[in-house]
Amino acid sequence: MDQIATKGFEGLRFQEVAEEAGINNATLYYYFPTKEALIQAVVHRLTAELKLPRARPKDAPASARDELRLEFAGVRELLRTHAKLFVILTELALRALRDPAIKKIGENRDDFWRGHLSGIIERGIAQGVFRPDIDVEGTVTTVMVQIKGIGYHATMAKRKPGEVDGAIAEIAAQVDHWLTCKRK
Amino acid sequence: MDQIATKGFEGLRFQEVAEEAGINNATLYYYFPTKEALIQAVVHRLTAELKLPRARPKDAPASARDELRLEFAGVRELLRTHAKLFVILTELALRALRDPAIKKIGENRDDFWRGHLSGIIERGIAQGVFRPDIDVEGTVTTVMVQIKGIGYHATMAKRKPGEVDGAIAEIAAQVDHWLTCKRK
Amino acid sequence: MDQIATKGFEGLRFQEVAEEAGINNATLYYYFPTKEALIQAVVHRLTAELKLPRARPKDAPASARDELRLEFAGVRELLRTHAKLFVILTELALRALRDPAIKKIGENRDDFWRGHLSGIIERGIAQGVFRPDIDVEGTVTTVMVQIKGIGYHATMAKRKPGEVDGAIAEIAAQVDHWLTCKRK
Amino acid sequence: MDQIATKGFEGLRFQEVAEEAGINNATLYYYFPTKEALIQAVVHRLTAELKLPRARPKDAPASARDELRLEFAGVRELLRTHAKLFVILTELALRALRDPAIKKIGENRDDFWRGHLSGIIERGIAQGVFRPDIDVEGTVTTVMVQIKGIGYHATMAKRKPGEVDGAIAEIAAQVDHWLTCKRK
DNA sequence: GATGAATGAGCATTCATTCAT
DNA sequence: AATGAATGAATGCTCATTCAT
Repeated sequence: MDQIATKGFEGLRFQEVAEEAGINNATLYYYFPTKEALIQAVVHRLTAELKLPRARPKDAPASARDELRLEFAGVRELLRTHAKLFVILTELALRALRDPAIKKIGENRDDFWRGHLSGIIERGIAQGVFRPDIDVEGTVTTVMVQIKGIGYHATMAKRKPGEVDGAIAEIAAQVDHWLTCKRK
Repeated sequence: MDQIATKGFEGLRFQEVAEEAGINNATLYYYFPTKEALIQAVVHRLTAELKLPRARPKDAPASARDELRLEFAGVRELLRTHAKLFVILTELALRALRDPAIKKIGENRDDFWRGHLSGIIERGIAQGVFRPDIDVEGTVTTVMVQIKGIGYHATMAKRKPGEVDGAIAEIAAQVDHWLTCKRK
Repeated sequence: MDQIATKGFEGLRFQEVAEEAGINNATLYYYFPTKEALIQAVVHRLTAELKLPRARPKDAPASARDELRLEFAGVRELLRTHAKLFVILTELALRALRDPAIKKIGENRDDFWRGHLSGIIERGIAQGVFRPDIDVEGTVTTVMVQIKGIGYHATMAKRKPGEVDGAIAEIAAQVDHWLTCKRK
Repeated sequence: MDQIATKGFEGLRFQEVAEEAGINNATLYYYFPTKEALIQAVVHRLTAELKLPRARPKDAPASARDELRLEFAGVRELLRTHAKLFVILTELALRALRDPAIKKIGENRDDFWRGHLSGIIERGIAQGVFRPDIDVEGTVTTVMVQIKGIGYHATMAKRKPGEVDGAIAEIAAQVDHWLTCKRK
């Protein structure tokens, strides 16, 4: 993952991975019969890592509103601790365009996330903290799009200090406002 | 640009570009002394293309609110007509992490865009259509993040028909609501 | 060395060296990571070969005069057995003009040789077989120049049979005469 | 000639010659239909230049001894004024090994020179200033070898200031001594 | 399990040379 | 007489992959 984040898939060299692992070229082939297989393994590892419940308070959050806030906070945290993850995710997104296997995995990852967010929104509606007239699926897509935008911008654009945190806060507030605000 | 969008920078072959152009390998070198130079040229072309005023009504939009709406409509249009552009932009974003020249160009592109959006927001405040207490810079960043997210998601994720248009509409509405809604 | 002697540095092809060695192009790269490295290796090998004590009688020669004679005899012998060496040395001399690494090695080779010859001359003076008023350093240079001329001419000019041997004999005699002849 | 002396035949580029001449690639081809033809032209020019009678006193030298001295002085002068010539000559000597056309020209050059030196030696014997028992042809070869050695060493070895002039003087003296000294 | 050595296919780049104008 | 454009044939080098031990 280090190599990919640093040099991209374009720059990933089987040889260098072996060297970094302190083993021989051929030994790495003993475990991963192909460069492709190696990449697949990295992708699975990354997917698993993303599904890990991130730093959650032990007891479930009081409301769906808090849950949603936590979602954004989680991204902020992940950006702070594992910025490279987002780079790799973008590399994967591009690779998925040409590699069906990668595409499949990415879609599964999105589906999983989508389900997770749907749950929150639905719970919010049930709890009465979110407007009842919300289009759940559309809202989930919107949130995903926004969070993807955050990760994309945060890892790959010139930024002033605090800019990203500001944007996260503003988007979170916007979404919160949008979902809770009474509309005419 | 076709080659890059189809195969990525990773898969860009000088030879193939020449073939696609119907000229000899060496002839392409006559015009671009280096693969790098070829890429640079593509990047400049793309940047120029992005700065083109996109399908604007002849007379300036009535209000900044409309201008902002047009901004989102522009993205929707661009996604429809030049989806590949977004793929290349993402390729470039990654490449910028390792290539300072590409980075510089990307930053200039962002600065240009930022200025454009700032103008809209400021005009809106002056016109009284947007809340006066808006943090212009922060809002601009937010909009950029959101639009980046739209492009990223739209070109590189599994989508149901209409999903992207829906998300664009919802985000546009959210932002509009956020900027115009009286807050307590 | 064969390839260099036959086709010169100009005509040295990594590929052909591999073929001549009966191995694959890439295999040769496994051992010499660069064409340059290959050349360096040849140069070191050649330098080592030149430093080998050439066909010496087991017991040290009776006098410095004999040693000096042996020096010329050695060149004659080397010309007979390893004529290619002189071609390569000339190639190297030219290359040294543009390649500092080669230059350095050549200078070391000359320094080593110079020391060797100095020893002979000084011993001759001490033994009383050479004139005591000899400028050692100057004489050494002269001998080197002459031997270089022999190698240069012998390998790269039209010659009649025996011409080179004749010239070697005459120069050896000249030098001997010069160093031993009482002068007014 | 500049290009050859600077970068060698190995580094001679048709293109660069054209650029240095301030004309177009194709224009140079208009005059020299081939790189080979260009080189041939250089060689002829150089040969002509070498045959030019070098700075001679208007009246013929008093004796063959002086003539021979002048021969060495001429080399010293040429080294001072046209050192590059010797580099090119060495390049040519190597190229002659593979290129019969170059070889032929080189041999003609040597024959011309040989005739010139023979004349001097024979005149010296006739004048009674040189020993009558000299082997003319052998002596000429010896002198040529020595002068070639001087040029070779002077242009392509590390040298202390004055070293070359010293060696020229010593060799000239040696030869003079050898040709004039009464022998037992 | 592990490794040094080997290899084929490919790729960016160079350069002498030619062509059309 | 001159030139911009075009081209084929290398050439050094890389890299995923395989093989023998």
